[in-house]
Amino acid sequence: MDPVEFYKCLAEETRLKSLLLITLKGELCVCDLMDALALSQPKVSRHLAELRRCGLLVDERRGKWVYYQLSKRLPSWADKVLSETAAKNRPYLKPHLDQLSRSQKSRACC
Amino acid sequence: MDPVEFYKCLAEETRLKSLLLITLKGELCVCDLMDALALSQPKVSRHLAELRRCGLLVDERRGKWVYYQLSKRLPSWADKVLSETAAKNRPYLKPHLDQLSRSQKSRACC
DNA sequence: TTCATATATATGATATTTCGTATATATTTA
DNA sequence: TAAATATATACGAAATATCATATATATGAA
Repeated sequence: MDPVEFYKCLAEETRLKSLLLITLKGELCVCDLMDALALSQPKVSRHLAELRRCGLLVDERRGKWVYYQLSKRLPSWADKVLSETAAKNRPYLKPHLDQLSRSQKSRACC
Repeated sequence: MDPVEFYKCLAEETRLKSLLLITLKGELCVCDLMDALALSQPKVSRHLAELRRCGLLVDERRGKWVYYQLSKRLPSWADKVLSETAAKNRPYLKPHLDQLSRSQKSRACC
């Protein structure tokens, strides 16, 4: 994993927040992230696709939904960067985690 | 320190390598980085100025030279990200560290 | 099948970043 | 003070990233 390529992936709000929420939650589907971040479907999908292409995320279709997780092949330093950033920036993520809980609860699916 | 702004600073090769070399060495002047990275003076200077504006680096003039260090006001998570990345990517930095030693030795100044 | 839902991608417009070059500023030395 | 060295900045051009919108694909249900 080239360090510059890795950090380019984190250098955009939608991608960074998606990565951090997935780091904390283990896995999330596209609609989870649309709700949590209040963004359009193509926007979320486009950025997740880029993270997949770069090798940070892997996707897995289950029924109609596609779930994203951190790739198991991430180097340990990259993993640490993500966990440390997520752990130490809770206020930055809190509104999205709150919204995520709300919308996961009120949805039948996912 | 906004996480996205922080990662934008790391998302470019000149800036990332400069930050990592400074993390390992404590401080470096502009001409150190020009030599270590084999880049033009305005290019190095421009990127260092951006890192200063964003609060990642502080500068200190000593005679004709300007030395850059990591800011003491960096949040601890950001510090950890830089040290972990520098420590675990030695092959990425090695040619530049080698060149740095060579040019620091052969230079009278700095 | 046909419809509805979830997700992915293509496209062109816009915004942002990066760069080389020229030039300005600051410091030391002669 | 003038010249030399180290660094900073201004500026327009070129490259890159991001976006909204439209459309395509995949799945399950009716």
